[in-house]
Amino acid sequence: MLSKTCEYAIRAMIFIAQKSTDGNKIGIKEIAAGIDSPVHFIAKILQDLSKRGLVNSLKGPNGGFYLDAVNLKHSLADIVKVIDGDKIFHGCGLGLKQCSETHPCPIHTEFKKIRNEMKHMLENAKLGEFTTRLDQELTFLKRV
Amino acid sequence: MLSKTCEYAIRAMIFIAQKSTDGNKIGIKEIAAGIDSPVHFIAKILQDLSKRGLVNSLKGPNGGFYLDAVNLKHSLADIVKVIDGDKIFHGCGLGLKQCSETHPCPIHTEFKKIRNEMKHMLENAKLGEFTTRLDQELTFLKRV
DNA sequence: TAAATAAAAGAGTTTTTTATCTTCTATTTA
DNA sequence: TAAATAGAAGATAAAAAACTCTTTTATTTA
Repeated sequence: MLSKTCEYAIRAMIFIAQKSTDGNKIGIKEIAAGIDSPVHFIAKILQDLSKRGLVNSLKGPNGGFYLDAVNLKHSLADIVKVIDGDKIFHGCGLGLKQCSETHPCPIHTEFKKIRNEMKHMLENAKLGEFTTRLDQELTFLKRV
Repeated sequence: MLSKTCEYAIRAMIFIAQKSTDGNKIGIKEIAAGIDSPVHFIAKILQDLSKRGLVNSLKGPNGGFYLDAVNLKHSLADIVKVIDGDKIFHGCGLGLKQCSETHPCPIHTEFKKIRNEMKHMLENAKLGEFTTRLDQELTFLKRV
């Protein structure tokens, strides 16, 4: 569905959203521990997201990653687009390069419906929205 | 979403369903050409499906692959399960190994809904159903 | 301003997926 | 029954994805 890279990315971003309230920054090691991911790998991923401006960071002592007001409003779809591209939103369910209303694969219509629901779900899920339920431990970003 | 292997598998099986009417068998080369896939790769895939009994085959001159009445009633979900396993039907959207009602990831409920629709869609799509529309060239299994 | 801290960058490795090639075995039909 | 046909099997290779390691650069604070 989503690549593993993208799963890590979303979990990391939600984690940063949760932990970087009121000016706090969060280090890469804490992020890796908090979402159960390889340190160096999630570092790479956040570098990409940082280059694209989706996450803020500051070097030096007490530095780390955080999300400003603008970035807190970004959706999960924004992250998916940066990491996995938009194949999941527009690609054919049977992998045809050419698949459209006028040249549809056998499951075009049914698949499109599901793809669109996925799209809307991810577009409506904003990073800032998950914090409360995580704090209450009603939802989780890793095993234990 | 689905692996490339699985996309090829589904396209091949629908193609075989279409071409193997009234006792006809269809050779591996024709299948590869008909769905635009690497010959040796689709051969491998069909061998797997054949071992699992999802597709019938006959060696020798005029041999090839075909689907008997039972196999024509199989769903796309049956193929997906054999090739990709059931991760797409039950896996967590954010890749958590442990994700359930009692220990949900932040998008558990929303994702589950979409996953289930996908499941039902694939379960309800039977191989025998696609033939007519393909014959009429209302749907396609490859580019041109 | 030097030392410490933390991210950025880039090269390299491993694993998985996708694809290819060659040989073998079964079946049919002339 | 020999030749032709066609799938089965297994080894190999290429490409992509996932993951690791090392060095560099920026920033802070004591």
